[in-house]
Amino acid sequence: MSIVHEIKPLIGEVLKDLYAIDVDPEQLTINSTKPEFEGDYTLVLFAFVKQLKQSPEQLGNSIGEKLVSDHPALFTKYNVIKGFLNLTIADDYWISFLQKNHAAANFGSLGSNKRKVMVEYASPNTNKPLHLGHLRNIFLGWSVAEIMQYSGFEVYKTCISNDRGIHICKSMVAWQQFGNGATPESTNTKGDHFVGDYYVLFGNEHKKQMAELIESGMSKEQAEKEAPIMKAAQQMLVDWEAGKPEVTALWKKMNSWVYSGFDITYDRIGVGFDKVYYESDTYLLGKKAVEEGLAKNVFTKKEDGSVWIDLTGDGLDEKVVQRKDGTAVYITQDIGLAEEKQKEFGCEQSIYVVADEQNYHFKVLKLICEKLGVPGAEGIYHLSYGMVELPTGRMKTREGTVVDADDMIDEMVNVAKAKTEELGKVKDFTAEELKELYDTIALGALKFFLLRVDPKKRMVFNPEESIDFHGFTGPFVQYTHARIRSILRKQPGVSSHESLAGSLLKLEKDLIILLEQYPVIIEQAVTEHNPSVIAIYVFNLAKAFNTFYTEHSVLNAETEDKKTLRLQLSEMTANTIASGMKLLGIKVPNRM
RNA sequence: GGCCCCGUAGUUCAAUGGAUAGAAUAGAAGUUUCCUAAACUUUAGAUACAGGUUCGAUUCCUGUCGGGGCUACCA
Repeated sequence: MSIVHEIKPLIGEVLKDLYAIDVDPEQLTINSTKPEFEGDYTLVLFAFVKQLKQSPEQLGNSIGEKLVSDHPALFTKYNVIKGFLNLTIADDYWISFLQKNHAAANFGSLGSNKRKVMVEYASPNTNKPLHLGHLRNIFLGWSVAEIMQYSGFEVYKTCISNDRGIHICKSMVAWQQFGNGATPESTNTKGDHFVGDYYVLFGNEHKKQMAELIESGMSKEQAEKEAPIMKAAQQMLVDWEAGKPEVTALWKKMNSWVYSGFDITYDRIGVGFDKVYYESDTYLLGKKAVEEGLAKNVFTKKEDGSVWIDLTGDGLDEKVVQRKDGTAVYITQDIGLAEEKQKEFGCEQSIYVVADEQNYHFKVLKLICEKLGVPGAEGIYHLSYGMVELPTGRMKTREGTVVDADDMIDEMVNVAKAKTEELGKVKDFTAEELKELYDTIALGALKFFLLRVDPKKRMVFNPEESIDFHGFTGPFVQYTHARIRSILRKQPGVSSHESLAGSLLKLEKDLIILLEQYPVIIEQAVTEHNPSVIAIYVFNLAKAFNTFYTEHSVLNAETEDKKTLRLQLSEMTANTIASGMKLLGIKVPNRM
């Protein structure tokens, strides 16, 4: 149990003994003591001042006094400044904490809680390669899944592949018309990029044809629809839905190219899924939901045959759930898929990692599922994240400002390579070891960069500045880890040591206090579905270690006891950094 | 038009209603006979604006200004 959780009930008891009031211990405010004051943790007293009609100073002194006398093994000192009671925790407490946990394999993890959750992320369209926005999505989804798993949840990672629809037909038509039978192999192009090129080609050709039609007097809206290449795409969609063999074959072929490309990228960034759903399999699932909804009078049918739900009573709009031609709209597919997932996995929570532009969509989806009585509807959770923008604004395919995922990774690897060679610290590495190291550093930088910001907030990606490996970055944390491992390699067998006593220096204690907070940080990350708190934490931990390391020698410590203590401190710091980084999906090297 | 989100150092990000608003980076000045200087130390620099609630507001409420998103029988 964390020290803060331990302290709270003790304060509750003291309040009861002294003032005969019952306070919910969880309502107490306990913060880390600011560095400029003496103490480790601080109780904020203002909350009781009014109720107890005492000055904060009186209150603080009475509570502090009693805490120290009742629990001398835990509290050694207190002081009261304004409305704050600063408590100093006994060094022995910290030392025994360190001894107990310095070599713990899974510090901060919890045993199974028998609760099942599903995390859906990535969910790309199969008509173009992945870009930076997908990376934020994927890293977030992966990390949230890892964090929940570490906290005892049974987690299923899923992905819905948006593999059908008009956008897919566009690249198919373009390939048919301009491809001349080219393949990824014949052009030596990664499959997803290959198909993406035809999607772009479609757009260019479409624009050209539109211009011609507008030239001949057609309105823009009409030209958009009437352009021959667009009509071809529409026709292809109809043919696809009718199951026309040559269209199906082309679709399968081009999608398989895309998947082989995606697989390379997924593999490279070290992610995967337990289950992939395909829209081509699920897009008809909504039909049943529509029938159900009509039967339950949740939906209503209009004269033209379209089906609607009226959400104005919930402050939202009227929404179409089925077109007049009987085809399902996007949201209806999602209802069907939600039912399908529930049937297959029965998770109590279903997390959708989807950008915040779909906030409204998910609000509606959840509401409709609840109204329909879809099992697990309450467990639908939209993990809404902000878009990644460039300094110039939003990334736009049309303007060619989209940052491609593969290019981005390549560039990071190049920087990692150049920097590593420049520093020349791993000259004895084999080519294979070097390659792995460059990937580890490059992906560490990229993942950390995208995960260190609160998911809810949109973030700006500056290509020049973001490649930095200094400061609040993945490589900084990785480097700290490598340095610690270097120390530990020189002094193996830290673990078995008799009990230590003595007092802690400030920088030693600062580190232990931080280490002790790791489980609380994970807990916060779980409840908030927010990996950034872990990124911030491991950064602070690494920084604290570097400060300590500069000031005090581990291997040449003043005494043997100090050496042991610092080795344990080093070991636990390295372990905790490695653990936290793993929860972010980031590897840490032993040397760099 | 309606609904939702966001305005914090030059820049990118922090801050369960709590102490003198923290980091990183860019700027200035330093640190290496000693465990990896991808490090460390010092320094300067910010809550868009105006009200309100509160013992206390970056945080909650109202308004103004600025930015973004949603509001399709698209996905």
